[in-house]
Amino acid sequence: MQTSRAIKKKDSRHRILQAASRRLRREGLDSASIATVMNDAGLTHGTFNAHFKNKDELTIEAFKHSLAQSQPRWVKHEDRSWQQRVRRMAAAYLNPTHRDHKQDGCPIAALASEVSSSSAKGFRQSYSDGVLSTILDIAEIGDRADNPEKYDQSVALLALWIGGLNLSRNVDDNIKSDHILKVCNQASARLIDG
Amino acid sequence: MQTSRAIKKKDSRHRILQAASRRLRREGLDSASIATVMNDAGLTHGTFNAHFKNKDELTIEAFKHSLAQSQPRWVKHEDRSWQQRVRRMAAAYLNPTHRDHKQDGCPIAALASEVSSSSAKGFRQSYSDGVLSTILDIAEIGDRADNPEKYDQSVALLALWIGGLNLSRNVDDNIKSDHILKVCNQASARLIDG
DNA sequence: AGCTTGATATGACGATCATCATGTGAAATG
DNA sequence: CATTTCACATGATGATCGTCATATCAAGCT
Repeated sequence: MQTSRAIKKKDSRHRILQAASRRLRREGLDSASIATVMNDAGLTHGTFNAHFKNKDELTIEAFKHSLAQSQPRWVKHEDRSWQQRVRRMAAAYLNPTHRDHKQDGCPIAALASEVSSSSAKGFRQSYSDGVLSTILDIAEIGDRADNPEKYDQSVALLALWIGGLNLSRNVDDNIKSDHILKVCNQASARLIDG
Repeated sequence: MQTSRAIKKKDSRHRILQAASRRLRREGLDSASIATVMNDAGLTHGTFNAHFKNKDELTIEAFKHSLAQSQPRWVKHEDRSWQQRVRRMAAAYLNPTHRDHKQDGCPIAALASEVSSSSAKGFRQSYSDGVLSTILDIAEIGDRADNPEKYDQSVALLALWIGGLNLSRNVDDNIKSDHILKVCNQASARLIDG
């Protein structure tokens, strides 16, 4: 049975994960303090240990949470052809709205350059798993062997998208930043059509 | 005149910048402490303020230092054609050695996802300048107007390279990581040849 | 030689942070 | 209704860090 206490705790955990995953993407792997996250979740810092073993565990769980939450938004869709589907994904990914809302966007892009220096034990493994499963999701296959050509195309596309999105986020000129997104979209189309 | 004291100080500053730029790329924007950097440079932490106003200034100077140091290694070369030149650059960039030596490699890739959350005042501007000048260096032009097509190709290439390098750095499987580099190299060739 | 300058060292201060021990009040149990 | 349980709050502790005031000691100058 779910007692009202258990429900409350589950809800608190969910609010902590939600807050942490947004802080994680916006501020990076170590910047967000536990006190800040707990405050975002409407709790005090001391209760943290009742929900997570330590900060490393929270970081990993928050990453998985954000991946599960953001991926369906641009991966899962029905389209007439794979080419068409991937073209739509590129447009959704390389997009000013996505660029301007890092904290709600793709965590793979948001943490792309921080993973290798993460102090969180086990985080690299989770990120790696996320990358590989995202590639397969883009290709719409279960394993590279199912369609090596599509797999390879998906790898290049994900690389282009992550790089393009980050470049556009870090260029201090809106016109040039928009232009980067546009150009990477066109390059995506060229890679897709072969 | 350069007194021996002035020479000594300049040398110390250079050693601090060298140490800081490597720590910056390996550990990220805020992780490396001043004490650690000064220790790397063979000095004690208290002397830091004699060389730099504060940590933000060091971060910016270290970034510029690393950009000036790493860019020529893969940008400047004489080749028969632009296509050939860029293909060689891709091979040098999307490379296991570059992947495995983040602290000595391209700072644009090393910090790609951390810039937007940097607390260092002015850092974003320096990074943005670095990105735009790198694009022009790849295209071998002084301004986008000189050759818009080459400029746009260079944008897409840089995005692909940065994304591919970071993906390969964060995948926990050497074979798959090598494969990512190879695939992105091939995609570069496709983008170059049109 | 005596004095000044400046590069570096020592040590302290306040702030921030993760973690943990203990307290509290309300829900669950019988 | 009395007792137990548990989600959460309060507050302490120790570690780390940026910054800065002060000390040292050798190089340069008169």
